[in-house]
This record gives sequence, structure tokens and C-alpha cells, in this order.
Amino acid sequence: MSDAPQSTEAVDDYLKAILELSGVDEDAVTSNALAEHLGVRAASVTGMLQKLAAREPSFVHYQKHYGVRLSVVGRRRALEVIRHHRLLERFLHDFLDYSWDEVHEEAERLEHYISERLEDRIAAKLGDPALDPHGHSIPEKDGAVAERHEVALASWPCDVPAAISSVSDRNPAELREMKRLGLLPGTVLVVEPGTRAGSILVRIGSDSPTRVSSELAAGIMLAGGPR
Amino acid sequence: MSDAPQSTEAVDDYLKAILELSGVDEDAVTSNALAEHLGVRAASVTGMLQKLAAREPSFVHYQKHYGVRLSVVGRRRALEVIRHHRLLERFLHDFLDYSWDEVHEEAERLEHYISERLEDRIAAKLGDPALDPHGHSIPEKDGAVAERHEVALASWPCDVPAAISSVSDRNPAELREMKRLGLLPGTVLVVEPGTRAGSILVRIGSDSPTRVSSELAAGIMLAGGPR
DNA sequence: GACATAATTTAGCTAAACCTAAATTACCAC
DNA sequence: GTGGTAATTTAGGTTTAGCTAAATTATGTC
Ligand SMILES: [Mn+2]
Ligand SMILES: [Mn+2]
Ligand SMILES: [Mn+2]
Ligand SMILES: [Mn+2]
Repeated sequence: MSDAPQSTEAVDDYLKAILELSGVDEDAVTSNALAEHLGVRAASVTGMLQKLAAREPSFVHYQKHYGVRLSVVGRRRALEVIRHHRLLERFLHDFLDYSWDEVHEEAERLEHYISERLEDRIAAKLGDPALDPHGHSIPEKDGAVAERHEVALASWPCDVPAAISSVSDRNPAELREMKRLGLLPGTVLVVEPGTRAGSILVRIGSDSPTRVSSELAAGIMLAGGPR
Repeated sequence: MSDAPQSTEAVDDYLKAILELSGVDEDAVTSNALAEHLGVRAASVTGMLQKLAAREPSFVHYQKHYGVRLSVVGRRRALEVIRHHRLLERFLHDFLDYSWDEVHEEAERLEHYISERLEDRIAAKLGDPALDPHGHSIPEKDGAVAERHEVALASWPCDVPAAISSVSDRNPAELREMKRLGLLPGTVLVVEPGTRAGSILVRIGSDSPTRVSSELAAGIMLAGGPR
């Protein structure tokens, strides 16, 4: 029933960015990295980090000149917004005929504005999905996240089969290209020895190998192959 | 492809309020009426009206001390937002199990943030509906609005049958009460002579008459009965 | 025609969230 | 340890949208 939103779109986006950039080991994130990721100036980041640290309860632990980490509360909110984002992507894709390169932009805005009720109804309609259309796992309502070991395609060894576990949803053109090449979550592939600087040679099933540019490969994450 | 939104949530809400308050004959709307409707101070309204008038292209025609009217552009945007609102209400109600007293609040926020694409997909999914769950007509994509003659229940003559055409969606408790009493859009009723100050006696079909409070009645609009 | 009252506007302030330009600080090399 | 460079913060400014308090304007009444 309370009407005062606990956070704004900008705050949400900072929290998500800190979570994403801090990685699995939850390193401190630098102002510059955040500025780059969010497309704002470093000075603006400093201003926001000071506010995020100052609020009660605090969303981050911030040490001037040494970077920022999420507090428990901040992490909780970041995961909530990511849950919104991924549920929305799944919903737009499965129920409203969005293609997988269209969902991200729409979800990026709406994630901040849907209520708990809508979140729950969408999750129910979808049957509580575990993954979004790009293979990213959807945090549980209580903030639990499925642990997964992912390795970038670029650093996967040759001749060891692996399945694509997820792909970056940031660039629509790249997503269309991945789809064209058959590089979808779940696809099993083998990296071939013919790797050159600037591209990687990849075989899917028994087809002839495909050359995947480094930019495209950078967005592709693998899980250990079928054992 | 352009990313700069033409209006903000606040601007949208002012435009909608001006449209609603100016009525069918499009009277000028006073600052006080807007302040009341929007829940802000009259001074804030003046400030906003000056901005709405000053922008290029202007959203309103504003004469200080004499009220405000929508420009063609402003009216166009107001109708666009109302289309979003009513499509969202219909969608939440029909596809996501929202009850008719829950839809308004959610739509009130989301109406400002859905893209043209999502608007179109929702409309398609619903089969281009003409009415929202409260009986209000949904403006067409080109801004056309179906003309309807509506009369308040309070000023309808006795013993002349009429159908409920729409009900106010502003108050969830009132909506639940209307539903309990069977006062839904499409319901045919007759006003009985037993009208007292504070309430109206209404007969639905061949049931025994129901007493409807003035507050509830104030939200109920009728169309001419079956001829 | 002058006044009281109500409606409305102006003036000056606040909070978010951004910006640029100018410090400041950390840290690496020598 | 002293510099130099890159990273970061501070200082000061903008825009949007609200606020309060103090004018100002419109208008109905005598
Ligand atoms: Mn976002
Ligand atoms: Mn995604
Ligand atoms: Mn609104
Ligand atoms: Mn409605």
C-alpha cells in the first residue's frame, strides 16, 4: 500500500551496474568502470555513490578513491530489478511476439516500474521460468540466484565440446547475427584449432565450421559440455 | 530510433488532466482545478503551465488568470497516453488476472513507459478492443475517439430504462462495491421514484430495487436505454 | 467605484541527476 | 623520495518538478 518508491530508475541502474561489474568474487567497482558502463561522466558517478552510501539504509559501501561494493540492501534491490528485467524479457518474448533482440530495450525501462503484483502475475503466467531468452538465470523472489560456472567462448579450449549457456543481450545486431549462425543458448559446439586473431572457428554439430568474430564471441558464455 | 522522450510522466499527467477536466465542450481549465485533480499546489501548476505553453511545439494555450486549453499537439499526446492506459487495463484484466479495481493503479504508472511497439502488440493480442474494463472507450491509434452521449446516473429520470456505459476507475473500494451490487458496464437498470437525498433507488432487471449511495452514483454514467 | 475575498502568479528554495572544468589523490617508475 | 600520469573527487552550474510565502489580479457586492 505504501506509495513512496524506495529507489529511482537511476539508482536501480547504478545498483545493477555495480552487481554486474563486481563479478562473482564481488570486487570493489571503480567510478570509471561505472561511468563507462552507464554512459555518464565519472564526476556524476562520484556524486551518486556518495548519495547511495549516505542514504538510510545504505545501498553501498563506498571508500573514496577505492571503489564501491553493494550492501546487503543494495544487492537485494539489484537482484529484484534483474528479476523484473528477465521476467519481462521472457514474457515479451513468449506472449507478445517480441524477438530476442527486441526484448532488452523494453525490459530495461519497464523493470523499474512494474509492481510486485505484476511481477508475480507474470512469473505465474510463465510458470516461474528459470532462464530469460538469452539464457541468463532469473533470480528467485527471495533473491536466491542459481550458481553457474560460465566460461567465455574466447577462452574455451579447442576440441572440448561445450554448450552455450548464455549470450549478451546488449546489442540487437549481434543477437540477430548469433541467431543466424545458430548460436543459441543450449547449442552444443566445439572450438576448432583454426583460431586466428580476430576470430574463432567453431563447429556446431556435424556442420562445416563457422568463423565467429571476436566481438560476437565476447558475448557468448559456455558451460561445461555434455559429460 | 530516436531516444529522447517527447514528454515526462509529469507532463503526461498534466495533459491528461486538462483533457479530462475540460469536458466535451473543451472549456478552459483553471489552475486550481488542476492542482486539486493532480494533488499538487496551485503554484506548481502555474509553473508547469508556463513550461507547457513555452515549449516548441506548444502543448497548451495558456492565458494567465484565465485558464488553459490543450493545443492540437497536446491533445494528441493526452489521447496517446489514455490509449496506453486503457489498453493496459484491458490487458492486465484479460491476460494477467487483475480484477477491475486493481488495473487502474498499475496502468497509471506504466502508461508513460511502454513503447509504440508494446502498445501495438498489446492491442493486437486483445484484438483491438474498443472499451477498457470500466467501459471507457479506447482512443484509436490515430487519436480518433468514439463519440458517446453519457449522462450521470444522478441526473437520469425515473422509470426510463438505461444501460450503464462506464464507471469511474479511480476508487478501488467503490469498484468492488459496484461489482457486488451488479453495477457493471452494460447492465440495464431503471431509476425508481424512491430517491432520497444521499442515495438513489435503482432496479436491475426484475430484482428488488437496490439503494445506491450518491458517492457511488457519482461514478456511474449511463447511455440511453434500449429503444 | 471601492473593497473584500478568492484565485492565481511570482519569488525564492529544495532535491534528483546530470554536466564541465578544476582540484586532488593514488600509484608506478626511476 | 620525487615526479608524472591516470583516476577520482570537488566545485559550481543546469533542468525538471515540486514546495511555501508573499504578491498580484479578477470579480462579485455594496
Ligand atoms: Mn534500466
Ligand atoms: Mn536478457
Ligand atoms: Mn500517470
Ligand atoms: Mn479505466
